Amino acid sequence: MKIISYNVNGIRAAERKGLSQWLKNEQPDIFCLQELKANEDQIDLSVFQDLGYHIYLHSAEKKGYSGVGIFTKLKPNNVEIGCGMAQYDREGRVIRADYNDFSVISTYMPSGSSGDPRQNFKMEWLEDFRSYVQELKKDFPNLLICGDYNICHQPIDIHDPVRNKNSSGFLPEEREWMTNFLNDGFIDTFRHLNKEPDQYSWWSYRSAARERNKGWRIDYHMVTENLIDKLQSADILQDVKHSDHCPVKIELDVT
DNA sequence: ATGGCAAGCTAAGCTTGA
Repeated sequence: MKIISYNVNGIRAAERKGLSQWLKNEQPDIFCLQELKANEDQIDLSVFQDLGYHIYLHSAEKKGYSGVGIFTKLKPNNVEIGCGMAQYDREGRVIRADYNDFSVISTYMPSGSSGDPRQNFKMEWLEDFRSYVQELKKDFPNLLICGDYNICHQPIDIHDPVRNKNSSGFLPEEREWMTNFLNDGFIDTFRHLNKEPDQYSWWSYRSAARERNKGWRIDYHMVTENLIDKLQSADILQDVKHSDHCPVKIELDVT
């Protein structure tokens, strides 16, 4: 099963740059999206349905903001919209699809870059999300949680760890959260298979950052430890450019 | 320490993003 996660930074803008044409060539079984920046009625879903996908979305209340989705060729046994916590669900940040062998969550974790209120919100989210996942694991022990975590875990995951030591996304408390999250029983699939530096999934639009590969690795496929034997590959598709992020892909031997 | 670029709202400038 080929699974791709992609923060598209506005699905309509991404489509203007050829998103569905790329998807047609790439043919993932499951396509997890973040930052749709659109309600369902603003998106031309037919171009994706014509590629054979069942489409499930969780949009934010605020127009043009946030929103996540799962496009899936195999119809899930069940789909859960949101995480059941209203302060997060009104921002459209979590959607889950359950299959026979496993479940997939597409998530867009909050940014803290706009200042203290949102950084505090992000830290509350992180703790609440971790508790939520620990409970969820009791009923759904085989989990893939993919998406935009808005955190670089280690110095190898960011082009300038010294200059960014006080930047939201690379704060010590955020990095520690991710260590704790992994210690709860998850594996960072890309880093598990690839120890190379300079492997990023997001670049600023400013200062030609992408051309110079001055990026951050903030998009992840995290799987529960019991799925690691099923992991066949994990890749960052750095040449795909419909967004300031690029897609991240894994292959899992599950159904 | 600051600014730089883009998407989308809404109708010229604002908010958010990391």
